Amino acid sequence: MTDDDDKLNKQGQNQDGIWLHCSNSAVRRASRHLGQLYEDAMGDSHLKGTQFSLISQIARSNEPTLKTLADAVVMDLSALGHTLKPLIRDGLVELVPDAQDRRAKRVRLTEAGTAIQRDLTARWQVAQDRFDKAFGKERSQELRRTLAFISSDEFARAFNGND
Amino acid sequence: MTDDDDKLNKQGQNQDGIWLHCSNSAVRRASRHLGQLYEDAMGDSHLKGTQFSLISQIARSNEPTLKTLADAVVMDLSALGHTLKPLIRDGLVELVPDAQDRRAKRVRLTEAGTAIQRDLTARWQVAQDRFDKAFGKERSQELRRTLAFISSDEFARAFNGND
DNA sequence: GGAATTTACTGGCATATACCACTATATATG
DNA sequence: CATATATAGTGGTATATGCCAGTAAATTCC
Repeated sequence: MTDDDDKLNKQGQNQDGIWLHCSNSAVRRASRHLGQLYEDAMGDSHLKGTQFSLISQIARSNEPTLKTLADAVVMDLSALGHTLKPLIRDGLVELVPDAQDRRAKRVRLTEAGTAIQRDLTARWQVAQDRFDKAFGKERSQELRRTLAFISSDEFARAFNGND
Repeated sequence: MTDDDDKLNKQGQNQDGIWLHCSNSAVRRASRHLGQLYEDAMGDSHLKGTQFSLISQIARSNEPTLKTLADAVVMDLSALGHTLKPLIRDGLVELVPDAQDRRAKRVRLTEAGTAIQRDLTARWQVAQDRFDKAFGKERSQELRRTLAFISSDEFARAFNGND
């Protein structure tokens, strides 16, 4: 084993990389890894982790409009529209026009969507428990709070120097 | 302002959401936000943040094979191949067959790619400096280390209970 | 009240990213 | 050495996600 090899495993995964210098890369890289770990832990479920997250957020919300939901999950409005398409096609989600504002559409889970969300929640909890165990329960909650801060408008203002 | 409104801004962004309970959602949500903030901070550059990260990692590596690079950035091998296509098409990256292992291809920046990577680094540093300022320099480094841990094989083993 | 502006959503296009099946090559095994 | 197996990449398909241009409806401003 050479000196160089000291710093990396056979995949080079621990080598000094851009992710140790760029917070953006670091977060994306972690999201890829977590995506895989959660996906595997939840087992074959017909739904991707992202889709489960989305219907879970819809379930927690009070028939949000597309715009409100997009802001909540920090997603581009049109990206949200695209992402919802497979869920609508498969009958888990429906869009209903808002009674007051005819521009707006409200996002709602169908009965099937509600049922699937409920069923998958148990499997998601398994994955989340594994994360908490591996990372530490306290630390895990603290990390989520930190990430929520990074995802906030307040952070965007600080980042852009508009204090 | 009602009681309910206390917990959310007009976008509902601070409302209790799945991201406060699911580490996977939390990381993905943060990656979407940081993607936007870095992208904006770096200005119009013909390259996406992800593409800059990738060529920066290639620049840091010693002509890695696709597999080695995929492992380093924690990306599926085929996903990496797809992601590289626009960069190859635009002449920033080239794949050269490995001399020893005829299955393997090594990833290399072209002169144009090297030049662009160098030029964009200054703009990336602006974005990273803003992040460090808004988040705290020490805390920022600590976060990147934490995310690197979450992205590691060691964490995957702990997550999967294979200690 | 009507024009100008803002807001909500849609559709098209491009990149990001994963899984699967398939091919080619290398390595291990009897 | 011949075969079995493991490894590296490719191409197809599907979802994820963002930007831009366009439409429609609400709001603002004379």
